[in-house]
This record gives sequence, structure tokens and C-alpha cells, in this order.
Amino acid sequence: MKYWLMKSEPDVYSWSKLVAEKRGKWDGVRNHTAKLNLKAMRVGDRAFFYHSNIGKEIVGTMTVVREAYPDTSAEKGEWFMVDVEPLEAAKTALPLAEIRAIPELKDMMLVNNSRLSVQPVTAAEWKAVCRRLGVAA
DNA sequence: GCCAACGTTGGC
DNA sequence: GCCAACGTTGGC
Repeated sequence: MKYWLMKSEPDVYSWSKLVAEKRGKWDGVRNHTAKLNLKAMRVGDRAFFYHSNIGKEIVGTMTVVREAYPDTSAEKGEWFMVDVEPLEAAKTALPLAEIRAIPELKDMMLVNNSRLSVQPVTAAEWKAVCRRLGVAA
């Protein structure tokens, strides 16, 4: 099983929206590196939901329920989307500023390449973040 | 195929 | 609202 972090601006698509829908379509990714990460996802992989711009914090965990298929929102080009389901809401959201301050998380891509919207997370990072969120790893 | 100019993302 | 970092576009 692999671990990921996926970003969304909450006024576009938020954690609460995903929870309300129970199953969400992660579309709109228009970056090739992010696309490669989407295509590498397998059913059962875990992902953090990160609110960019507003909040700037990790708010919950998700699982991948459908692997990459053509993004229906793309007008041109070959883009992909996956389906996800929420697993657990963070008891305490973990803000970017705190992530930066935690030594074992300072190498997260979120810290060093904040613009990549779909990024891999190591098993160690997954565990450390889950502990801080107060959710099962 | 290089690189300058421009646009976008996203933290501050 | 500003600006740095990164991607993309387009002229050569």
C-alpha cells in the first residue's frame, strides 16, 4: 500500500464536501507530475486531504476506491482522475506551519515543493502525521 | 532545442 | 495583495 497527499482549495472542493458525498471524484489535476502520481495510485492506497490556500492544513484521511480513468472535466489533453472515499476526519487538523516545525516531517514534499497537488508520502511520514491528527495510521 | 516571457499556484 | 517558485508557451 502506498501513501499520498492530495491538495484542494476548500472553496473549490473541501473535506466536508467529500464527507457529504461519501465518495468523491478527484478531477481537475492539470500537472504532469501530479498526473503520474494519480496513475500510480492503487485501490486501497491511503491519502491525506490537504486544504490549500484557506486553512493550509491536513484535515483527514482518504482511501482510493477507483484507479485512474479519463478526467471528464478535461476539455483537451489526456488527464486522469481517481475516486476516493473519506476514512477518518482529523481530531486536530495539522497546519503547514506545524509540519515545517516537526523534524521528522521537514522533508515532506508539501514543505519543499508546495505546488505539486498530488504527491507521495513515505510510510514514516504517514505514521507521524496520523499520530498528530489523532487518527488511525 | 534553448531560453526569455508570461501565467498560475499557493504561502505569507 | 504581493511575490517566489514552478510550468508552459513561443520566438529564434
